[in-house]
Amino acid sequence: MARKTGSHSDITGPKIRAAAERLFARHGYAAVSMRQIAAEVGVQAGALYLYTPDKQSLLAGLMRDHLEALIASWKTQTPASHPHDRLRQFVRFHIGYHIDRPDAVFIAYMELRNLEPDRFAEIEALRRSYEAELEAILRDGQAAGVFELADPRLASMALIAMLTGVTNWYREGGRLSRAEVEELYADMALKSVGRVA
Amino acid sequence: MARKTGSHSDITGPKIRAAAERLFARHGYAAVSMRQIAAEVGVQAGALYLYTPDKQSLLAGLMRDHLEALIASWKTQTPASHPHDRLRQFVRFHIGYHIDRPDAVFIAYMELRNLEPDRFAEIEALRRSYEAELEAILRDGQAAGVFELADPRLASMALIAMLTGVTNWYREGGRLSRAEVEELYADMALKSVGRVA
DNA sequence: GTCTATACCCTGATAGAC
DNA sequence: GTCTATCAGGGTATAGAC
Repeated sequence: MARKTGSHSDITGPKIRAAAERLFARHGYAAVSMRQIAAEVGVQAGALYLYTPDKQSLLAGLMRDHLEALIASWKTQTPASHPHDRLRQFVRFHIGYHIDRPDAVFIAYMELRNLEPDRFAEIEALRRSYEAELEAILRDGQAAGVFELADPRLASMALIAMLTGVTNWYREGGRLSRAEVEELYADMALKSVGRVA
Repeated sequence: MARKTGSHSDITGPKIRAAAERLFARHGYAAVSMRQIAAEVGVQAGALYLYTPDKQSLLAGLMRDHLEALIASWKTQTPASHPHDRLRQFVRFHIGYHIDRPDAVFIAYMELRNLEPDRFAEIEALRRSYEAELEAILRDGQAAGVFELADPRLASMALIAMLTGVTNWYREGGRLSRAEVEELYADMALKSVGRVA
């Protein structure tokens, strides 16, 4: 028989983060209580504080982990050489990665306002550094004369918003497959920064 | 001298909605207490219940008013006849309207999860009916052979997300003027649904 | 490592005086 | 129309037993 109490620090920690991620995404950080998270995990509320100093650190940890993994994952991609291909690669990557992690994405973008200034600045910096990757692609393409851009910074903000929006409506097993969605967004993105006909 | 207490129902109601809108947008619905709203308005918490039956109705009212005004305002526009111009008109309208009301926009998009099923369905229907306006423009343009669209529904979702994202970064008095932002987004939107060069 | 118990505060909402 | 006072419940976080 399994012991009722015992050492589970290696699995309880991840379970807490997983439960918090799901609940925060579903109901919002402020609307979720530590008691709810604990109930989801199957421990008492007090036990959570063995794994996080407080509720906000739990949130900030989720955001940081997500953004760091996102950036690290992007950096493992072998860069396509042509700006056109590079942008298509970014779109595919961004959509694919985000479609698989809708909860983490939602939290990282929407719960920033629940962070105190220091933590906010830290998370915001990570987000900016990811967005800078896209902006660099656009600037390179512009310098190479492949893209026609009045303002690369604005274009990168516009594209990021467009791409991330896919998590608002995409459902596994829906009308369009993942690959189809990736290609359609890539087509729109490429056209939006291309030369006028 | 002004009376300390008296009849103010004509101004207190709007003040409550304005305070709630600002606070909900800034901190999130769940994180804001009725006492905070009351303090902002300058009344006691109990007085709020003369104007709303409960906290959630206050939220739903803000969302409904915003979306109904948005749709009504769009319908006052004289439709441009050419799909090209019509899309540009929509982009200008959408960005202009949203830039002026960042709080209402944020709430209407982000606090849906705090609504109970009935209210959620009502608000969601309003949002869909607005999105359908864009989708209709895209379909018309596709039928006229002006736009090249693999999937009008996906394209409308992509464009709405792109356009609405402007509220995340635009600041009055920033590097780009309103008119510039509207034009740059319109250019990108038009190119994204245009024929390939 | 987890539990029970609890401190202390804030929540939404209501009742009744003025 | 607004106030004060209040209720019952739930919030985060901690203390100390096991």
